[in-house]
Amino acid sequence: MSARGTIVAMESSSAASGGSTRREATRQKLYEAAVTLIAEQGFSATTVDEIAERAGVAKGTVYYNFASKSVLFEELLRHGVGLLAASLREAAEQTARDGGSRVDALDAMIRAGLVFIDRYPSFTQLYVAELWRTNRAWQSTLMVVRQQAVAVVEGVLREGVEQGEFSAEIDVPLTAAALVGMVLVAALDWKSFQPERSLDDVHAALSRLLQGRVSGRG
Amino acid sequence: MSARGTIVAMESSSAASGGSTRREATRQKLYEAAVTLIAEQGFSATTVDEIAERAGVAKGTVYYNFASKSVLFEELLRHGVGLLAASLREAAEQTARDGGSRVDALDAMIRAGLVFIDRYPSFTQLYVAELWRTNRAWQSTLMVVRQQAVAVVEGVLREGVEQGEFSAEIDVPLTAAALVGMVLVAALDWKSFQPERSLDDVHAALSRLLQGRVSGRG
DNA sequence: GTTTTTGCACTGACCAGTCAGTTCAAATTC
DNA sequence: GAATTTGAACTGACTGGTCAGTGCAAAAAC
Repeated sequence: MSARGTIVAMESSSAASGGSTRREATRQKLYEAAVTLIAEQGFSATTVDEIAERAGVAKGTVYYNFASKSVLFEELLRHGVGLLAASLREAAEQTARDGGSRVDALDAMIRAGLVFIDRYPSFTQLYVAELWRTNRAWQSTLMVVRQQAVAVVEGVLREGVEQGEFSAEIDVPLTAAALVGMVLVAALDWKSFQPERSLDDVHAALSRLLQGRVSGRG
Repeated sequence: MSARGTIVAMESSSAASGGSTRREATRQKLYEAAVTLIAEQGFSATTVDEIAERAGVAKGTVYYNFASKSVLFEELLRHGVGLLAASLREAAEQTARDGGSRVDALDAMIRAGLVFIDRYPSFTQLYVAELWRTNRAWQSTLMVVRQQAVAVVEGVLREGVEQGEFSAEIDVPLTAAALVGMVLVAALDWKSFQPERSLDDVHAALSRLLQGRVSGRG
């Protein structure tokens, strides 16, 4: 219920060339309203009137700020995934700086993914629901943006293979997709069906899976 | 594009208590039409007129066979997931009969999952898109049915733990969810973004991940 | 002769997007 | 520093179109 946080904490470098703060604040409210409603109901089932009402704003204001319902949604997507990719990249780089191994980097990225989903569950929900749809206006936006996130994981895997830390036999793109999927689905399940668990708990379980410590004596 | 196969190859034990075959055939056509359209566009964006047209049937026929658009969709869901769960169970049992280990069983289930998704990609797409939505009419249907599938995986994991084949430290429900997610997402990615790969290829990659043969010298 | 399908006109609700008009804070003028 | 102007931001009633679901007489299938 309580959808904590905003997708759009990004500040938009306020001062420089910045539009009025008022306008920015309105857009924020609209993003927040839209993300939860669309996550719950889907894009088509969510009306602009609902979004406006939830944001405490008149319908006209939505169209003053966004060209259309789809544009509002697309900007929401772009913004959110940008945040996620940045967060993954940050985790990988931090590990590298600390002299960690590639497995450590993957582990750090899993955690970063979990933290993100914990903060923005609605966004994640909405993203997964739309990613594999075909024939949608924002299909290309979605693809580009997906690649952005998966590429970070692929990068770490590839480096690991080059360094001999990972088996040369692994299929980099496929493994990257599988890892992302694992985290995504496990996290959504966590939030939906056992929200009482702690992030550390979930992280530990996935970590174990990653390191193949499932079979064999713990 | 070419959405092969039907969700509903299930035969419905034809003879016994079976309604006329003609009616059943019409329902089949409607299921097929609905599943691809809804996978592409989502439930709300798909109109009953479209479904009827794609099925080559009059609109009135839709309402002669189903009480409403939502009911048609719900029956579609129930049917599809029933198929998946049965297929997973079958894979696990077959492995047991052959005297395979639990890891073998998990591996067989991964393959069964891939085969299912290969056959019914639209259904999978649609299922993933709807599963984590809240506030939907068919929410409970979906939950029940999800549990049905995940439970099969949990069962194998639990037996493995009891038998000492898996670490006692693993979190059974979470690991089960993660495994299902891994397969689901990897497969959807396969179908969407690199459809030229073979099922064996994808299976091998996931198998490796499962058995922790990612890190270390292959 | 019963079940199923067809074709098609119709209704009423709902909804994306528009637009003429309002608000108000900041800039400009005197 | 009070009076006036400006224009970006916002409002909400309205429009044109769409769509789920109905009703029903006639045809087709079995």
